[in-house]
Amino acid sequence: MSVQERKQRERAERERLIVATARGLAEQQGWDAVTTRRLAERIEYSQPVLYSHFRGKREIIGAVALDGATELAAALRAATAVADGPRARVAALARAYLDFAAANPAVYDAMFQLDGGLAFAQESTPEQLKDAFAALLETLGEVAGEGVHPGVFTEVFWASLHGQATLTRAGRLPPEYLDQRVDLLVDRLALL
Amino acid sequence: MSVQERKQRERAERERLIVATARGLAEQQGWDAVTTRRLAERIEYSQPVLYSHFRGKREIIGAVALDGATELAAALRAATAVADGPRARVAALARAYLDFAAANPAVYDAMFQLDGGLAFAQESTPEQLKDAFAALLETLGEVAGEGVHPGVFTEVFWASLHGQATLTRAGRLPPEYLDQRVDLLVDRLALL
DNA sequence: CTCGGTTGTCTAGCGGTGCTAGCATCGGGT
DNA sequence: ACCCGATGCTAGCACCGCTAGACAACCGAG
Repeated sequence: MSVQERKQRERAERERLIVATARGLAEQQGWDAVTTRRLAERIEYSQPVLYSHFRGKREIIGAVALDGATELAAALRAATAVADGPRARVAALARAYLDFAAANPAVYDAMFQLDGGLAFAQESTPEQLKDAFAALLETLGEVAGEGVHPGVFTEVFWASLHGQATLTRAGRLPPEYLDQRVDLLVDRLALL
Repeated sequence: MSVQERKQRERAERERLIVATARGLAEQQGWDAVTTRRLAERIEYSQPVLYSHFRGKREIIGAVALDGATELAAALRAATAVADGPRARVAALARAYLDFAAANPAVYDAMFQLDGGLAFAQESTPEQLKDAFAALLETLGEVAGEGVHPGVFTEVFWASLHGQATLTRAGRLPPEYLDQRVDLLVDRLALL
């Protein structure tokens, strides 16, 4: 049995290597540069090896996205944990979200911009994505206000953050008023 | 001179044909299906003809995006013109924006999701894009509230709409609570 | 220790992509 | 009527995602 276990371990190791390499390459040179050939060369295996781990490129993107979701959830919880009061928590959440998107553009793209073949808001939605949404809900649910469904409120707030994240990074929003934009969002949308 | 004028006219006509064909193909089968070969076949010319009009595929996407910006601006102005009072105008604007994104997904992608090689929020920003933003500003500027820069407020509201548009269409937001989400955005963000 | 079979990896190649060099042909100006 | 430049074509480049089939390496049985 031990032999099989070792092989399985090595295989899992290599799978992590593939995902990490894809992520690094995307972060360095953009997702366009992440081709199966380049990726194979970086991990020092031939192309078909990739297809013994993933169905195709989209599934590799999906794996990066799931990693990102885990990290995003952790970043949001870490930021809100050290903030006192609802106002500070929501502000810290918004900050952490936008910071994450700015610091990990390729991962953020994998999660929300590219097609990673992931299902959202469904039964089959992967646990990592549900948990990231849960992290938002924990803080935002308590400032939704009377008669407003916490889930719907969280979706609206999230969409607003997502819009700012994507438009900022795509050069559609000038970065200098970022603070004002976040304050506006927090002060107006959240009922404190 | 008349000969040259005729040729110039025919050339402009063909350029419109290229853009319209690209847009139609993208709307029917998605941007992935818009390849230079297929596009050339549809307009009944060979591939290199495309490159005598545009530098490459990205510039074709950009041309579709500019068309879209013009239409979006018109749709927004048409919607707000028939609404009475600030509240109704903002609500109509939000509705029109999300409706446009839902009705023209490929065009919306060309404008904000894909790389059309367009500059935003700069000197060199094409007139159509500036005007679309201006259409937003006309309605949103008057509900920004005291001490809030109208431009910054418009950016925030726009980003929120953009977030909802993209997340909804990508299946990240369930469509059933769309009305509630729009109401939330209008009632809270705008100071009426 | 040897052998058979499974498991794993690689080489090579398919059909597609965006884009371009170079030739042919067509038509306007003299 | 002829020349010549503009214009559109054929053919091909390098690259893409993905896969079939050959080959090697290794494990377990005798």
